[in-house]
Amino acid sequence: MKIATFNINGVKARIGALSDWLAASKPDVALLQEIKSIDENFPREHFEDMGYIVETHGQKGFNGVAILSKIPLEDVTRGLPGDEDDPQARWIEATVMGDTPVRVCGLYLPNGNPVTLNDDGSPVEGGKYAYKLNWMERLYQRAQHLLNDEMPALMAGDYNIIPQPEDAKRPEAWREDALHRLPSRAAFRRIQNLGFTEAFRATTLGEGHYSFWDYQAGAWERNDGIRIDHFLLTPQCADLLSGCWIESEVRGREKPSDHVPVWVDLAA
DNA sequence: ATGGCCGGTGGAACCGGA
Repeated sequence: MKIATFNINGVKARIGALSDWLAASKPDVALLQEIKSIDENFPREHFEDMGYIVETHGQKGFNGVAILSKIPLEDVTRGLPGDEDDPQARWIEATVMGDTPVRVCGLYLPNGNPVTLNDDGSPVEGGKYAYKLNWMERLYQRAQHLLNDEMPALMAGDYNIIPQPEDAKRPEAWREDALHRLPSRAAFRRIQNLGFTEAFRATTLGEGHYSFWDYQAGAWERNDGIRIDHFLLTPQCADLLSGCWIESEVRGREKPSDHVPVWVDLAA
């Protein structure tokens, strides 16, 4: 079973490129972020006509996540638990009913910039960086529950986290950015340390592997990228892992997103 | 972070993104 995560940066703007990618690369399951659409405006029938089941969790203007699946889904839930008042659509999960059922969670983790800090270095309450860290604490809680369920499960999407300096072409430029500063990476590592496998680094070492290139300043042409789209697998899911790769060539196509798809292949 | 961006909103600039 091949599962891809892809921050599409707007379903309306990406309908052509996204459809071409689906038809050519044929994911069994696609976890989409930044659909930037309310559920009613998502082109559901278009993707159903391509053979996909469509589940969305959108909002007006920004954010929004979706699951496209050729395999039946069960128990779809929307929204990351832990804050009933959070209006931002950044989380959707479902069980993919293949030979081995797998719980898949699609996420769009907050960017967190600008970083605003109090004199003691703590994040300013109500600021974007505090929201990011609070969201990651909720993610930690959800991750613990997924582990306790002891079924194959994964959390995949745009984490807006550069896990290590080698995951950026110019790490010095990102050193104190919300995507890379130590508290951000520590929060990501804390979740991993519960027992999750970061699929890409389980299969590929070294520099030069990125999943995002800015639209500005010729970033793609200079391979000036960062790796911020990730798969975290529970132990039961990691046992099924047979491959993980980044489909970077998608970034060079017509009207691309600024992110590219990241894939896992599971023996499920 | 930057070389000169992109998408959405609403109907012009502005916000958000990374």
